[in-house]
Amino acid sequence: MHTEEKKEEKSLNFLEEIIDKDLRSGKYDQIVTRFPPEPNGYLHIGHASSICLNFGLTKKFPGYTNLRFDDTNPTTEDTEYVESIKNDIRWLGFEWKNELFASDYFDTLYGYAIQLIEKGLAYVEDSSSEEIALLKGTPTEPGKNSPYRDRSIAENLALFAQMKEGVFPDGSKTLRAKIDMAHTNMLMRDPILYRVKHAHHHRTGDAWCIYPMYDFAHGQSDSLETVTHSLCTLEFMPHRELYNWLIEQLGIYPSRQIEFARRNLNYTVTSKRKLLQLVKEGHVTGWDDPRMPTISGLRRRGYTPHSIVDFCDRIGVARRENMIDVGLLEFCIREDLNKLATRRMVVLDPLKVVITNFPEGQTEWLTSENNPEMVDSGDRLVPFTREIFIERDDFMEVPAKKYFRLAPGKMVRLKSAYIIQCDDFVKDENGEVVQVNCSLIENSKSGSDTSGINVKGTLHWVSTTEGLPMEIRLYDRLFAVEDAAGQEGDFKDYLNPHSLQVIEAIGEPALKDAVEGESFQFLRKGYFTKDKDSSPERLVFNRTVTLRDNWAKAGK
RNA sequence: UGGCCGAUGGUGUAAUGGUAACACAGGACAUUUUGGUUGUCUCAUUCAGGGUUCGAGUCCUUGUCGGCCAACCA
Repeated sequence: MHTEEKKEEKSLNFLEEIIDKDLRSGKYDQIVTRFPPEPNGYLHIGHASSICLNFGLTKKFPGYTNLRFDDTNPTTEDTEYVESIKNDIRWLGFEWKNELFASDYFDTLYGYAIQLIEKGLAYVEDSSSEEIALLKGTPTEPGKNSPYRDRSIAENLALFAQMKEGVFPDGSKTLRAKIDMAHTNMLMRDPILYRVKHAHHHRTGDAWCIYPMYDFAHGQSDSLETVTHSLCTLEFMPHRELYNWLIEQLGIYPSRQIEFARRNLNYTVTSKRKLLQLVKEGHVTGWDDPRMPTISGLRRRGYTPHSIVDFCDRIGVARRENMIDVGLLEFCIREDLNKLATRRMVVLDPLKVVITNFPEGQTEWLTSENNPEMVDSGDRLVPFTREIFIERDDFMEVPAKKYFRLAPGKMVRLKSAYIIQCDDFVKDENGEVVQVNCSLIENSKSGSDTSGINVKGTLHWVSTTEGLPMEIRLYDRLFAVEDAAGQEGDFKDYLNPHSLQVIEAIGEPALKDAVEGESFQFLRKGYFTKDKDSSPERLVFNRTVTLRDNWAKAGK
């Protein structure tokens, strides 16, 4: 109750305001929205935002949301995509009321077309697409009427029936609405309603050889489903006039189209065409490559549904062009995983440390908490031995100012273990440090420290003998520039060549029980999730995101 | 040269004619057995001109800048 009151206080976005007004005025008792993907690709973060909008609205207001596949172009669509889309929506945590397909309405749509012909509002066009384009004019010049525009109703009816029967080859005829070739809105210049396409459809098979265009399917489907508020992106704005015209001429349920600005994320692309290209040309390993902004890619990268929904919530919705900083997405996943992720120690770039006063061949099992943010998460045991690995950059021969890690003569705490002091180190012939010799401080064991020594730095570490080798995939942004799609030339020229770095690391043994998709915080390093490429013999982890790192930032 | 839409800190989003705010990012300090987390503080905003009004980010107008529109794609 209290939280509801609070929610009401939060200001409504422009869509919620429209709906709120429609509900208050009594125009509707409940609202109906729909999420209308075309099954020709995988869903990406932009779709997630649309999903959150459509489903979120009917969570907030009375009503429901349908899932409708806009499958009017059989040559690009496939059931593979239908399944992935449904899977992704469910994974995000949403459930649709009805599962529908524009192809369910092909018969009805055909009937609507005949109605239009009978009212003298549609005609069969014989011109080629080039000829049609030529007569269409330009945004600044009016078009000219087609020579076929004034065919009789009877002739149009007969021709359209023949189109359906398969008499004509692809591209030879179309059905066009008869509106106004001089209209300032190009879409009103006798738009094409139906085209001939002898193609196999993923659901209707070979039943049809004519297929409706978007403009003659989308709005009609909305109407048939009594969608009250049909949300779409800004580029469909010019379509609204046609959307409304068709509803009026057909005398069908008046759904209302409302446009919002699509959300753009920097350092990536969110265009199905471009994403498909990256997949097909092998720039990534697939639609679910963890560098992809697809839902499946984000999932494999280790993003949680909650973090994505939270992100969509935070970015809001408006009608202006935008470029959202991927840093916000990263904030959302860090915030979520900080509370949830089990802590483990993994050394990514190992440097050997010998604890000279710890007996050889001995293993001491130390207790370490699984998650300090979660009281009930318990502990696990971590093996401590004479030889351990620490991160190479946790040791400096000549320490920088304000560096409080290991350096000659300096002391640090080994997480959940002892305080050690660096006595000396060994270099190889190239002058590279290959071993650090330390001694542990008596009575400094974690949890029972009576040494009285206070150290500034705490390092993560892994036993050289008990540690688990593993593959780690470090991901970085897919593109080197914020807006690859907006650059000169091919967007692929701006791919970040360092978007994936595969390394060999060593982690604590408790990690062998990790489950696919389980998220961990590797102490001081970031959040990681076990990849599906793992096998019983070989662990593979994906880095979801690094931890915030003020030290690294200060170094810049 | 046409039509439609938009413009608020670095980014995103509020303020519904009445004190320009929230989050992220940035900076500082404190806490911390993760240089994480957490807490406190801080920097920074109405595209420009004109008009209406007691009062304009908001309404009107002109301009500037940006986006979209000439696929048998959606």
